[in-house]
Amino acid sequence: MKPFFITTAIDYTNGAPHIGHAYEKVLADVLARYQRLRGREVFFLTGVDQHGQKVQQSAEKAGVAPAEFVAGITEKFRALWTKLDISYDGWAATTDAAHKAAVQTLLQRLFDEGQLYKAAQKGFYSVRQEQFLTEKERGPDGTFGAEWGEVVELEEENYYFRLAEHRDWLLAYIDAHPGFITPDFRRAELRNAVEKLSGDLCVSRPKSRLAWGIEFPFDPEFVTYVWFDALVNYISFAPGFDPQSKAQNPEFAALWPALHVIGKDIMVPAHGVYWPIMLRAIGFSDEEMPALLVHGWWNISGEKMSKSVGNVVDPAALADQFGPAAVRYYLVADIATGQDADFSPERLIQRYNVDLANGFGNLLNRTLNMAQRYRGGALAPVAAPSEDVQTLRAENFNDAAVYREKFDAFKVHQALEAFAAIVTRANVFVDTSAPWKLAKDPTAAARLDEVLVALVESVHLAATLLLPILPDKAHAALAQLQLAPAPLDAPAVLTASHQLGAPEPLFPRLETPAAS
RNA sequence: GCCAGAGUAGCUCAGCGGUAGAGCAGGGGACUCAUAAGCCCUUGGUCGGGGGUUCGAUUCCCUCCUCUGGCACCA
Repeated sequence: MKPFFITTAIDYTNGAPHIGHAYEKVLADVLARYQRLRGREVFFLTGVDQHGQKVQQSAEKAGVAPAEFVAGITEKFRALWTKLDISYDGWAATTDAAHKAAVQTLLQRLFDEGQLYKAAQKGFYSVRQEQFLTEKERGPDGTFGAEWGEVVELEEENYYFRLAEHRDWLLAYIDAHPGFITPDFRRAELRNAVEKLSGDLCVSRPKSRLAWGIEFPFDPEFVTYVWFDALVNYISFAPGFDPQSKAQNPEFAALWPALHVIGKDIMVPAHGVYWPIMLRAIGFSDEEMPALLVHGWWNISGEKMSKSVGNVVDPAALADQFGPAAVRYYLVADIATGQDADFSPERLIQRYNVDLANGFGNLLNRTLNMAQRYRGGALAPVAAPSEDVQTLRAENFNDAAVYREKFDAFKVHQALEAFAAIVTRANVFVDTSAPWKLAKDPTAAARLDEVLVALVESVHLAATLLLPILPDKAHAALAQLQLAPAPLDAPAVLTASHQLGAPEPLFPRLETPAAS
């Protein structure tokens, strides 16, 4: 099977990570781990976008060199991904020498092939804000507001990428490839944007204005525009990528194309317009276009999260307070992939307590405890199980199928519903079969055996399904069971005599802040 | 302004042509293996407003309102 190549957006190293950054990485990590669980080879790429004007400015303000400034923020991101157990295989930092070389090689090639051209732009330029102003910025009286400071009219040369000539191709591509974007309601939004596409893309910035970037190989007076730098990370950090030639070497060809996990804010125009057109210009065919998985945002009490509102949630503090497992679980369980959701610590605690502590964790604990108490933890395969045990197995297996189907469609929250269904079914089975009664009845020994086996099989499957979401906790559960992960495409049936481990609470309940 | 998403029980959401569902929260009960967890029963809704199509609409169509996002515009 082709390896699974998944990427996230690379985060801008201008400020500390927030809950939105964490969500995207956890989502991608969960998808990556699911593919690994299914036996597929995975390459998971994430990283940081370190160039640009804002970084340059923040560094100046902090009184340090951009490289030093960026290193500090980068470390915060890496520490967070370690804390949240993000299993990335590749780290894309755009100041990396290999990346810079790849960007430069691609620019040179596109220039040589006539995809880049130099042209003059004339317009109004704000010295203070260091940017060209458009009619948008002009006030009702025709002048530019005081916030722009001194505004001068100037003419500037820059390099442009021939974007517009690929417009019709992109429209046709979008129409012919519904899998390009998930969820599919985003397709209309993208199509709308592409139809309005006019003009080429300015891909250079004069060094006099911006020094912190990748220098143009054929013109050292310019550095590279952010997206022509950042987007390239998806290929420049992919093993085996060769920027020199259109014909890619086998290592890269085996891996590509990628699934790009991105937020809705950067779909248009960067990932939905610039990126496919850049790839096409570089020489990628229609069959080599990546797919986009566009996720929504976490709002805070119905409001957009923003620094100015002061409602930014720090994921590192959250993980310290509630544990990484609670954070990971909440971030994928309480949002429908593609939609927005409302963040609340109360819900985080609730989902953890209900699903993990009271649900799965307690089921694991009571199952092991009964097995140890009644049978010393030793179980034997059941030759001819009763009807209710057979039904339990069949329904569990059916839930495993639902889980796979939902995961394959990136609907992690619904896959988790299948997990929860298995847990609930087993908890109900404990009550209907009442092992504590069977244990007091010597004639019910065989029944007690099959009940305990059925429960262990259920917990075994549930623990396996939890592996992509909470790898640590799921492995700990499997360790208590003394079992390797269960197969997902066959019923989880105990086939040999087995000795279980000792029960130990895996998910201690989180205390709800007491109402005063 | 254009395009899209959302508006369903207190909360988070599912359903999308046959006169409303889940989880959580709330109420009651029986049990005891377990992290006072689990199990059973149960109270909650004129499905944003108004029209229309249909034997019948939460579900299809039109329109309006509110929220969200993108794009455009800003006289």
